[in-house]
Amino acid sequence: MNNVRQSKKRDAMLALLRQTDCHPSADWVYHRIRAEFPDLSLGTVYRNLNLLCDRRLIRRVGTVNGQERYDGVTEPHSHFICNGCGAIIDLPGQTPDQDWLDAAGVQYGFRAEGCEFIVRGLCRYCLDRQSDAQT
Amino acid sequence: MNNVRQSKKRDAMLALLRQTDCHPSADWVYHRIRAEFPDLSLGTVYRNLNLLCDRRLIRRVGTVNGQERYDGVTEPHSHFICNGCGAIIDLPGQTPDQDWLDAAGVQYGFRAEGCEFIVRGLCRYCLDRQSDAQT
DNA sequence: GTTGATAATAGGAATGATTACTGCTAATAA
DNA sequence: TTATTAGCAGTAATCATTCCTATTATCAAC
Repeated sequence: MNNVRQSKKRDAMLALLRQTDCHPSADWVYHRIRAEFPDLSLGTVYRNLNLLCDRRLIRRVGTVNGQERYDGVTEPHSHFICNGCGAIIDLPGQTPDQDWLDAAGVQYGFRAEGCEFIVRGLCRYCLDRQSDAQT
Repeated sequence: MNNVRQSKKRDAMLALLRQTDCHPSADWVYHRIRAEFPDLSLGTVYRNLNLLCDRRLIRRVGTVNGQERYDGVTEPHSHFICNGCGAIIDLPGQTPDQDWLDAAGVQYGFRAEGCEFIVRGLCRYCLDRQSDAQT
């Protein structure tokens, strides 16, 4: 017996998050999945996003303009977040391994469960738009 | 002429953020400053926190339980965030320098304005509380 | 010191993302 | 098949944050 049942909507959400590389918000997922399941409820999206996070099948990336963003790629990597348009871009590697986390935990008295490295700035699109506006 | 005038409440907010090491939320700042200025408005706290962030006198640390947290220490350092109680602890060093950010920006087509490294897990207090509950 | 321009503010309304609740439906074990 | 209960839609509630307006405080110029 497993206390989580199969759910077509949840499966579709996980598949969507694994396909895309745009690190969506709950609302983005809601509109996309609703194209396939017109009776989808926003509450279902939030509940399943939280459930998938609990089961480590997706990750929270951080809040951008007040909205949490999610990532279907669970392999360790970092992110760039654009302060202009909110776009999130994957950056490979660069996160410390568990040994480093364990050592830091011993030193400072905590148990690390994970870490994230985030660069912020302006993406190429927003840089172009900025220089256009100045002319 | 400067388009920012002196404000006793804003000065008190900045002094408070520089004194404390607890990385407060807007609400925490509101209650603390209101002890000194009983007519303080929560909107004023939010406006001044945003203004101080714009002027790089304080930093946003990230959202914990839906609340943004702020840091009056602007020297580069990292943070540990407790998933149990929301406590934030400073970790020295460990952020890449501007050269690294510039190189990554050239490679991926963005202009980096800053970066942050965040470790998440359980702090010593929450670890103790957890083991107490199991006995 | 007075005055004029305008930044700063209080107080409260509005916004918007997220969560909680309720009755119903459907997946699954027995 | 049938009982159990996870999953769900729809909606109300929550709550951090922002917006709005009339008023007050700051400060440069006189």
